[in-house]
Amino acid sequence: MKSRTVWDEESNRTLAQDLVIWYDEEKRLLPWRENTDPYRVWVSEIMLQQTQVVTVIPYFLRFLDWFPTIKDLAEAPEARILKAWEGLGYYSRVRNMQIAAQQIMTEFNGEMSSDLTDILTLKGIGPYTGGAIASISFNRVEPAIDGNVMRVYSRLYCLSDDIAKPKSRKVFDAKVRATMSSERPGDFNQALMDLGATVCTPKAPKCEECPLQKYCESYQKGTMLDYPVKSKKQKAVPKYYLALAMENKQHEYYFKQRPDEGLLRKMWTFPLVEVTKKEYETYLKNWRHYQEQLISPELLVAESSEDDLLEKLTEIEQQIIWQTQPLGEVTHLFTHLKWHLLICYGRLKPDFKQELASDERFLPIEEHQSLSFPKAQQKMIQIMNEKSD
DNA sequence: AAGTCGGGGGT
DNA sequence: ACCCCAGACTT
Repeated sequence: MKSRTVWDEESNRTLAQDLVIWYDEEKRLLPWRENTDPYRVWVSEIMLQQTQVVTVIPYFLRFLDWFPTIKDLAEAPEARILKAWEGLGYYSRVRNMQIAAQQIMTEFNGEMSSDLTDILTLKGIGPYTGGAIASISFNRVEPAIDGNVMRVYSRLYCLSDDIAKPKSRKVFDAKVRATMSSERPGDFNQALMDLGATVCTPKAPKCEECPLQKYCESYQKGTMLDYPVKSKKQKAVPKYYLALAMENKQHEYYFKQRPDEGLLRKMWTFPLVEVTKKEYETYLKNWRHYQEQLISPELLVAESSEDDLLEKLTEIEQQIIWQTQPLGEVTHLFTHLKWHLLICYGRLKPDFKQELASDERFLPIEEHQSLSFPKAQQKMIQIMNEKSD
């Protein structure tokens, strides 16, 4: 018995049949769809990687005009192929395509092989493009799975696999193989592309127009917008801190233990005062200015504090005579954070006395037996040691 | 598995 | 200022 999400009893049609029927009616008329010549399909699929259809059309026509055959492409001067790609971006695509064209000339007698295994040996042709060529040009029952198809299928079957993860690919591959047309695999794949581009769009899918509506599990639940699940490429968020290196009369530095929860819990660092990027850059700029003039840090111990800084400091930190310019800079990368640390040096007023809490210590800078310092703190200590050499 | 490679479009 | 891409290669 067939599943109702693959086969519709009422119309007695399969998902694939409904999709191809829709495609016959609604397919976009595009230059590379005039015929299924593998060279044309290849060129179009490479151009369409990470690039919109409207952008590709004029490039495609000119490319076929300049390089009508695989042989022409293989023999073209490099400057010419780069010119043909100018403005499209991802220029390794066209370099790889020429290498592949040369592969085809020497290894495949000048013709695109109809065997997917052969096709995948060509430079720049991966699973998606290989599947597209094999299905469209050679009628092979092979899926062509890109971000678009994964969006459609994640909604069809409520697949929560993270489409940003390479290993999710096999989940979608299995689903597409189980549902695709064996009669018209090329049209089926192109229909999925059109559906993803025009109906099953990321933000506002037009479900009322969708030929697969009755098969779509997320539509029936109203959860279309929950799919696809895609982890954000968590680029490290920049954070900016002033790291306060405070020295007392005994040449010890003030360290503070981080809280019992969160990042670097219970580790010891200089006090870190978070500032904006703009503030940070202002401090940094001033530091570089003085560094170029080779002014000794000793001469820079100022009588007064930085005005902006003062407001953010704790009681003890306000008892410091601050050097007006930072001592150095350290960056440290975490999985999700990028720390920018500006080392600000200051001396405790000689007459200052205060009880220290259990999470505060004064230690010689070279002392690192009794406390645990995170890497970022070690980097700061190293810089300070270099300065004092 | 993560980083790299351009650019244009939409919001 | 983000997010979305008709991906494949390198490390």
